[in-house]
Amino acid sequence: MAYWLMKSEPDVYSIDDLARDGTTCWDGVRNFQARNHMKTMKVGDEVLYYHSRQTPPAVVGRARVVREAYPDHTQFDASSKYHDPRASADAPRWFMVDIEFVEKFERPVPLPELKTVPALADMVLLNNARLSVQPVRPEEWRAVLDRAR
DNA sequence: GCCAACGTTGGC
DNA sequence: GCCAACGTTGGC
Repeated sequence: MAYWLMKSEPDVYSIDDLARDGTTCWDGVRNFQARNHMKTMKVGDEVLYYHSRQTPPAVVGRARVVREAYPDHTQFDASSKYHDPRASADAPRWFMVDIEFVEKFERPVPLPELKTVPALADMVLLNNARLSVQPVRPEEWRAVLDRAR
């Protein structure tokens, strides 16, 4: 089983939205690296849910992969801001997974705190600020969870 | 709201 | 295939 971190802007889709919905499809990813990470996800993989663009940004909960990569429908929708004219049903360019809500942390772990943890020094989040879907090492996952409780 | 960092596009 | 220009992300 693998571990991941997925970012969302809370005013677009927050952990509370996910808790309410139960499951959601992770549409709108338009970055090749992030897409490729989603293509390698397996059912049961663990996800850290991160809120970006809030003060401070923080890991706020957990989710789990419940459906593996399939074409992101918004790429075919001309009225969507995620529409991609280069994509076709035969040759989709963008994929998404479904995730389900697992837990909202009583104690979110803010970014400034993550930066102080030696075990997290190599975490992708702290070294490639732009990537919205990223792998997490098992020991990093453990270290984050330890601080959320 | 600013702006640095970085990914993508497209001209050559 | 290089790289400048451009657009977007996301911390502050």
